[in-house]
Amino acid sequence: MTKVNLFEKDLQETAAIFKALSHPARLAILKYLAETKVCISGDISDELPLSRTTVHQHLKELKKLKLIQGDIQGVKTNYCLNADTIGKLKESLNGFLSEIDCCTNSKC
Amino acid sequence: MTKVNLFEKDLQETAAIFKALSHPARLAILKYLAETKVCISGDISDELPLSRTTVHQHLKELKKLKLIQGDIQGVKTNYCLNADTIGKLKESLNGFLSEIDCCTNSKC
DNA sequence: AATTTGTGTCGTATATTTGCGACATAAATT
DNA sequence: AATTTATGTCGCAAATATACGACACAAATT
Repeated sequence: MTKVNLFEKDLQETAAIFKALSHPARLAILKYLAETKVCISGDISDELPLSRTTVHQHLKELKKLKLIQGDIQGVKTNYCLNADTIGKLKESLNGFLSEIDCCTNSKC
Repeated sequence: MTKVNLFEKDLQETAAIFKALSHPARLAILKYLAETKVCISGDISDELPLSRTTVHQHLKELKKLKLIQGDIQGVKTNYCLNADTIGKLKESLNGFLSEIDCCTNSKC
């Protein structure tokens, strides 16, 4: 049913990045990880007003896009940002944003 | 059911912007409008692999966030980017992106 | 060896998004 | 005046996203 795949690959990828960032919980996770550098899964769900299960789901989505990565250490799992992907993300977004640079004012 | 409102206003707003940009159709619309400066509604749906109704819905969503604006001209409606809002959007996004600037490499 | 701790997985409920056809309507054209 | 054009609105179906409790399980602790 979804017709997302009928659009240019370029746009699909950019949209997918935007989508990953379209929920405040996921933004909060990224921000928190940027601060703490590394932390275990439980610390994140303590930080957010959501159940552990829901936070886990959001983590999974961020991991799917490789924006973060998890390192299983015994019973705990350390999460951290993936600097590489975050870098690429910024490039993509800046690329798109410059494409819609409406240098002039509104025309209608 | 949604718990979006339990997060900082700041994050909510940024997430809302990302959400508006999370579908390739909406990105395509913005890109197209950036090129043509102004065009009528029908031109946009001709351009996209979606029905007129669906395109109209996406236009409505972009209009809700004031990223675009429509000017009814008789039987036609001219759409164009809202330079003001697009400018603010870039500020917000760059603001957030700088917050997750992981200067160093992955830590786990 | 039994219990606790920290995560992960599954199933489920509800809400939202995506997509469309059918209909409505007002302006332009014939 | 009748028809065509361009857009908007409504209601519906299917897919996805959001949120959680219950359960599973391995490692650490007691």
